[in-house]
Amino acid sequence: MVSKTPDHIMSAAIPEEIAGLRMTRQRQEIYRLLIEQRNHPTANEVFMRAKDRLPNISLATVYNCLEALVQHGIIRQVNFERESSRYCPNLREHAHFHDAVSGVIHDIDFKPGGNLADVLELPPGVVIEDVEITLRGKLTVQ
Amino acid sequence: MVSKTPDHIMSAAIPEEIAGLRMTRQRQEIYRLLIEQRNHPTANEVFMRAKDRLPNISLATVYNCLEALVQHGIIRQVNFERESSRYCPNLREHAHFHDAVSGVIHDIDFKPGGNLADVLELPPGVVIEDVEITLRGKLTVQ
DNA sequence: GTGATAATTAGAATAATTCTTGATCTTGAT
DNA sequence: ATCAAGATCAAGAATTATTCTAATTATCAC
Repeated sequence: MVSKTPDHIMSAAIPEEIAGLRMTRQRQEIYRLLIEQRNHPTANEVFMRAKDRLPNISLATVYNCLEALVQHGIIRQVNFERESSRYCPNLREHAHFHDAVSGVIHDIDFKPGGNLADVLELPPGVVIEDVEITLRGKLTVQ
Repeated sequence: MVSKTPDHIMSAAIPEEIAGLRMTRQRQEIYRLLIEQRNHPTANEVFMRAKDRLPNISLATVYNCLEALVQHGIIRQVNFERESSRYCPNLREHAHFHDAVSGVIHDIDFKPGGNLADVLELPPGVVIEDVEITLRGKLTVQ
């Protein structure tokens, strides 16, 4: 199997460009890290993990990279209350369930055919560009 | 009509205690101000308005009062992205629509009988304690 | 009124994020 | 390969919303 990935990068193949964004080493590592551990880390958590592979990376660069990835629609920025922003590579439209006990954040998909307009009294003329749904509660069973 | 409201307070009658919270002068003014102008102000906007009637009030007090009102379920704290928190006295369960053009935030009621579980793929065992829905978009007509 | 408790105030402290500036890396033309 | 232009990165300063601290003031129960 022939690959264009340079020898010194043995990670999962991340293309050199995504959605028009040049995937530099730093952006690649951050993106891969988000894909591998999908637990909605904060910028600082990303920073700490990224240092394993990029010891010289700075927090500013992590913020820069995350913002570039968000701006190009490659990952999503997720905010709960006024806590630190978290980042997630799940691009499907989805909600978030925040388990108050464990602190874990779960992605919740929409039901096929599910439509918010069935649930909300939307005034006429609104064109919705973005939806953000956050549920907070407990996971009783399991 | 007999009222227990002291003479020096000619504002709309706000009781001296709500939900177990002693309604001090500052808390009263802040609560009344939120009810009168329901445009989801930030703490700083509340601060500026409050100074009309309470020239010596401090921003710290505004934060203290808002938190006390929120803690006692008298008002709600609303967060959009990582912007400053906003405050709203609407206690009905509702969503928010943020008009990207005007910047105005509209309250959106749930349809009677509307249930989020009809729209979301909720895993079994989740007990939802709080829901936060934010829509962003444009108001075309009207 | 007196003492205990709670609320208010002003300013300092905190924390997440953004900004600034200079260094470094890429890319494309030569 | 070399150079210039532009993009990206890094380090630390700056910003901003919010919280904390300590001192003062108001309120409540007696």
